[in-house]
Amino acid sequence: MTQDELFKVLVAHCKEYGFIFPSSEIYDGLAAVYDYGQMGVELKNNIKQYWWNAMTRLHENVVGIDSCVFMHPKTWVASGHVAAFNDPLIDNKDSKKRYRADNLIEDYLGKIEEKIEKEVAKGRKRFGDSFDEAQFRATNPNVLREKAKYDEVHARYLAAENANDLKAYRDIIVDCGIVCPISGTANWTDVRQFNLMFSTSISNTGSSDDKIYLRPETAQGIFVEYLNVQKTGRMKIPFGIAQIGKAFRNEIVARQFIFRMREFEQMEMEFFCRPGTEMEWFAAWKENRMKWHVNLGMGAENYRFHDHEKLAHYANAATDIEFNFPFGFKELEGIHSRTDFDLANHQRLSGKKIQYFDPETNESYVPYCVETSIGVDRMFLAVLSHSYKVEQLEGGESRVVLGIPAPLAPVKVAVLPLVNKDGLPEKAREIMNDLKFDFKCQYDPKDSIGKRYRRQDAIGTPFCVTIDHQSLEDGTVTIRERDTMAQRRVAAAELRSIIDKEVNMNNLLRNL
RNA sequence: GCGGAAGUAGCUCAGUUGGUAGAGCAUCAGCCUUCCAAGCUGAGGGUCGCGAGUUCGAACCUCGUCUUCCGCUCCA
Repeated sequence: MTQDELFKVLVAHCKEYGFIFPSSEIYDGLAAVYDYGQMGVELKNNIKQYWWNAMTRLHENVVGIDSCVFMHPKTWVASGHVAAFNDPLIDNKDSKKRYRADNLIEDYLGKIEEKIEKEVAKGRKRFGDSFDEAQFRATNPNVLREKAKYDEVHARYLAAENANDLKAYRDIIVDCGIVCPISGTANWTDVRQFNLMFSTSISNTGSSDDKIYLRPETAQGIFVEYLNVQKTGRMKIPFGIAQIGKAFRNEIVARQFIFRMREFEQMEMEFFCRPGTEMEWFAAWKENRMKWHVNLGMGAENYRFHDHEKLAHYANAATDIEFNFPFGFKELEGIHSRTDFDLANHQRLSGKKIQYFDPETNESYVPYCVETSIGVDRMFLAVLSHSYKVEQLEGGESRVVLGIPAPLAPVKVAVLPLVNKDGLPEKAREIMNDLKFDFKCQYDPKDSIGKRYRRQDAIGTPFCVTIDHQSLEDGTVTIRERDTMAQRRVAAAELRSIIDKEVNMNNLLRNL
């Protein structure tokens, strides 16, 4: 099975077994919105629990909050989202390729700069040791011509950017004769803007004056609550604030199943530290987060760091943890050094002093911040796509099994009476009633035992407990293990400890 | 959003040059009782993505629309 086929089969499996459904399917669905089903929600909750406990229990100096989707509109001015999430886009009608208009202009400016440097290099070669670079730049006609062109375009570009003038962008592109790198033509559409933030109105009249955004990231909720948490929690720097919550982005193209959805869930942690120490913490959290991933046992070779060369407007260092998805290595988590960008901007726009008095240095400062940000849905997809296996068994048979790490599995144990009579169902119920307080259990009396095992394999249940006639006599049962299919006979009284050893999330956390 | 492909039962798919829908699996009820699925009997489930148009007649032809997949783009 190719990776592409695997992905299709996985999507079908998710629907068939109640992990993920397309949203509003009875109304033909809604693009890039998916619902979690009865199995999916269990797996998703377990993933969130693993992260939440790792963050807030294993780090005494990391506390959690739960802030709202709705935030004051100024939040998104301070964060830069109002400006940065309004990309001006332009299409080439011949190649059908879409570009960011500002990127096209920047590339063009870059080329002029290259030309100037080439001229300077020529001059250096010609004059040798007597070369006066400053003089050359100020007098060489070729350099001056290019410099004048650069300055003119650059000025127009800045003006367009500041005024957010879409037509001005297009005029620059047309006037400079910028062509599409693919088609080589200047057959451009108008520049259009796509706001990636969803908006709604908080008034009852729907007036656009009361427009507010649905948060495009959860991080800002942490930044605006920074002071409250720091003061009421008596937090000392360095410390972190963690949050799990929904975020919304109106992606131009949202695809690849739950990899890129319009409504998605983030697990973010903002770690506040003394300015100048952020690179140490950046490195520390890189290592810490990678350890969290690898600890799940899905293979260290399936993860890699991808350092950003081009940094976002708020960062001075950034890396991704990429996972080997069926469609290749893609970003699963981002780790960013956000400097004091966010807090400083909130301080500026709100007029509230957001500073920390550091008793060790006797200084007040706006803390620097290192962020870890992982998509819950992407994590879900990583776990599921790694877990899905079609195994060939002896006798030419095959089975579909989800080898989900046991602590994350939606159902931990299935309780199965071998036959649906002779008092076996009653005994099975008795055992299940004992286990259900500790583990998510499923009872299934229907169909042959082999068929029931396969059903549990398909949803990744680590253990099946089968009650037979001997169970009634001596209180022993058969416990069958998902990955090896091995069975052994144990006392029913031992079940709790046997199962707990494998599925208890604390055992996972202890290895961190 | 642009270009390409697709949409028939919960799933995987048939469906002839246009003549008003089928299979396997799954589900449910009953029988059987067997530690690695697909025994027996019966039942339920689809206005063929949706809406128009052409036609005596549309799952099939035309147009629109929604959704999905692949590329461009963006990112958690």
